[in-house]
Amino acid sequence: MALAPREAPDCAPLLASALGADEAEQLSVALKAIADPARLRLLSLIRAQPAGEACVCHLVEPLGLSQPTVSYHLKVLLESGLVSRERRANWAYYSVNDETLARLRDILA
Amino acid sequence: MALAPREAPDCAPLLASALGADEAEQLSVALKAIADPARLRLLSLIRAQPAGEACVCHLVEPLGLSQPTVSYHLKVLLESGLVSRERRANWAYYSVNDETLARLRDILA
DNA sequence: GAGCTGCATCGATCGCTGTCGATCCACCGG
DNA sequence: CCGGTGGATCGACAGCGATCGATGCAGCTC
Repeated sequence: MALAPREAPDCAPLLASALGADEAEQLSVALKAIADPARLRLLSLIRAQPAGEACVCHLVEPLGLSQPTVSYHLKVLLESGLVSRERRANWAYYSVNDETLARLRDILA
Repeated sequence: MALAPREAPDCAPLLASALGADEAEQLSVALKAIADPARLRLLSLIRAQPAGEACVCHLVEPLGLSQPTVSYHLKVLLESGLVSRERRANWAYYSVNDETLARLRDILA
């Protein structure tokens, strides 16, 4: 679901060699996760918080989307490893996973 | 389209540096162009050619898709600036635009 | 010109995705 | 317990996007 756990990971860019159908499929899953305006704004909003984290109630209004829709997008980001969730009391705090974001960026090199 | 001077929301002044809606929209358009397995493989195939370019007839069979579908994906890549097209005789030669790819990568930083 | 070839476009279909209201669940404070 | 709140899930719906066969179109070859 997340990025391909390729063993023997070389620093050579993937696009330099011929891409297999299954590899391209996995790559596209990760890229589709951020290729959405709502999710891009979510990542930006969460990272703009002073503590680097935000609960859903802080994200609904700035995005201008309903709470179920925001939860849906956060679920997509969570399953692709782009954010992490930590439950505290009644709230769910989301934070950006910079490591996954960096891996996505390196793939395009 | 680099930094958006977004007016501060009334509810949460902490999100002043967040991504604007229109800005996120433009970003997602570029990202959606590569967030597709067929187009990722197209970029990989074209760049794997010794001359760095390929005509459509060389791409249809390796991709396993119909010729109209390949033309459709090439059009998407062309309109997003990821590839360039050069017509020679009966053929259309496509080459990868590395500049655009690098810009996309930098955006994720 | 006639015919062929490579590529783009058209029209239609079909599955996926984003969105919402309604609902459900977990937890907390009285 | 009991009502309230934050958040996830469900069911439904609209719109888009990928795909194909058929067709159109330009340019080459004879």
